[in-house]
Amino acid sequence: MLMSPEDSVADAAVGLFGDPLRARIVRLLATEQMCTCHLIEQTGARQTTISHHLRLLRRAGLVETEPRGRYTYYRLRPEAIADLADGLRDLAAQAAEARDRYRPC
Amino acid sequence: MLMSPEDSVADAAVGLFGDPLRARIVRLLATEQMCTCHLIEQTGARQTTISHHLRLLRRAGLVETEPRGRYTYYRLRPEAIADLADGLRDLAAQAAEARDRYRPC
DNA sequence: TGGTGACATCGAAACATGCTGATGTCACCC
DNA sequence: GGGTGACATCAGCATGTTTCGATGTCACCA
Repeated sequence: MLMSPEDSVADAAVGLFGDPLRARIVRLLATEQMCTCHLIEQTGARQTTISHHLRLLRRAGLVETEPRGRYTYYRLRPEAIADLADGLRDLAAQAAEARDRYRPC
Repeated sequence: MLMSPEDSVADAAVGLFGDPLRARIVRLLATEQMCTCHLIEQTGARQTTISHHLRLLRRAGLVETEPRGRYTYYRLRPEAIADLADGLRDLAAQAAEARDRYRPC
């Protein structure tokens, strides 16, 4: 099995969905792009907290920013999410094939 | 922060991919089913550590067990992983649609 | 039936992560 | 130019997670 470095990057990116607030942010951004203040009022979280999660999502490449005047708009990068989905689909296919294969002890 | 139950379950499950050792275990199980001892020798991790991660994966429904004599075989549940992949694919589609929609401040 | 080997469970310690208040930067408007 | 509001960064803490050694259970075999 191939374990290229990108795989671990992908895993870390998928892992980001694990936090409830981050998952909430992703879902909100999936409906329309928003600036930080919208995310704050939608989630009720503090500004610094939102900003922190957005940084993680940005670093993982799941989200991109567009500064617009004094506001900063955030939107999801559908390609990145589609990549993760593809990775998981491949994994599922591989797992389905491996179901009946087993290694004796 | 309210989230529908299904959402949090799926997110938590995807989140499990975040840990490197767990991701490694999942990848190994994607090639063939294995008992704990195989996973131990492949990863170099301790038996208790492996056992702990397998429990998390099992609780999330990503993995199922089959006790066979004194060994316990583990295998992935391809349907579960395919479900996650589908969820991500839908999210990507939704995000693609939302790209040009934005909420003025 | 007693020994051994596979696996699960249980704290405790090490470690990572999320949240917060304080503070910095920068665009905008008076 | 000074005030304000949007957002980023930082350092500390609180909390959760990973890992570990010790221990328990259970199947197998001599």
